[in-house]
Amino acid sequence: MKRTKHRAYDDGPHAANIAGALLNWFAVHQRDLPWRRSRDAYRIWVSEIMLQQTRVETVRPYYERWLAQFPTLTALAEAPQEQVLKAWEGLGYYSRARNLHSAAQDVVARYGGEVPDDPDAVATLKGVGPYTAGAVLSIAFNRSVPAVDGNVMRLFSRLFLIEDDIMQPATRQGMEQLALALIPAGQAGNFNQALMELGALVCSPTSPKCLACPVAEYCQALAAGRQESLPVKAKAKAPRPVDVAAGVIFHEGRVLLVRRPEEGLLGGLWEFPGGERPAGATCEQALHQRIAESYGIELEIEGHLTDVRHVFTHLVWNLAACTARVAPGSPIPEESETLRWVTPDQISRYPLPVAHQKVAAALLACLSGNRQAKMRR
DNA sequence: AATGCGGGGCC
DNA sequence: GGCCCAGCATT
Repeated sequence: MKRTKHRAYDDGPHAANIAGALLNWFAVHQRDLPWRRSRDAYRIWVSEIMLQQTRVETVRPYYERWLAQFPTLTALAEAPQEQVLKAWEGLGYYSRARNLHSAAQDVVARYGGEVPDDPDAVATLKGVGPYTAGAVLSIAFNRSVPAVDGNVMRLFSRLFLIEDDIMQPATRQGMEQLALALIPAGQAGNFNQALMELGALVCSPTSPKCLACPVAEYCQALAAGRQESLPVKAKAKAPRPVDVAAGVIFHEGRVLLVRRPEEGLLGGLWEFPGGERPAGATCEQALHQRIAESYGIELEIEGHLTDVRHVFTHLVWNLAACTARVAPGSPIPEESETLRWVTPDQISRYPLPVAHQKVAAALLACLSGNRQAKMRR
């Protein structure tokens, strides 16, 4: 007997009945989603990347715009990264966009622009992990591979009364074995989608709709009255607070935008220069120091513009934004790949973090207010 | 195995 | 305010 590193779960005596009930339910109740109107592997792939840690209703408008802008894998591969990030702006986890872009170029170079119908090849694509590989292969090519996401883990935790922490990799691997064993022959795509759709529509995180569930009669958690207390999931750590400064720095009617490094938080996005503030430091103090250090600019601070509080998964920005202008005689940094002087109305052409979009909105409101005030005078 | 990585919607 | 979401890469 082969030893398995992951946990082993038993699909029980009703596996075939469960699978059949799920397929029947899915045939009737599945939502009409944009990515279900085609079996094109590129479209399926795009949808699966967007849907990582992201709700269907959030993804829908991004997906529609994306396909209008990048209708084919080749079109995506040939687009500049700036345009790709702009199309992703606001969706979060920006490495998804950078990896998808780079993987598309990879598919053009290595597979002639067609997503390979090959598990080994798909698994090597950047940004494609076990779930996404399984989803693309099963939905686009109907290959019998599991696609276990948060929905499926929640459903399985209840259906089979599994009390292991779903955050543990070993638990997910065990559930992948379980999912594989349940796939009906020739129905992988529909079955995997049925599992996720049931998790999304019926076996919801709170208040599961067990009365409407097609597999309620097989559900061990429901039988034990424990459906509300599963799945078991470790609590996330509290986000760490970080004070941040952002400077709207004017010079001859333009403001300074700088590009964040490719890797790390908000990688590749543009922002108003500044950065982390030492604890207790004001926006003015932090800007004087950091802008001089990084760009050699001497500043004259004009005043406070706005405060933005922004919560990430693992940290909280307390962002303070000031306006300033370049002091007379100060050196002026030249434009480069990571530095631009732009007029206020051009800011929205650049992909910005949401927190900095709010600073830009405050700036435009302020400028508009000044203009109206002048006209009234 | 643990951590970094967004943003929004719902209770 | 907390929780969750069609996860992945890196260490």
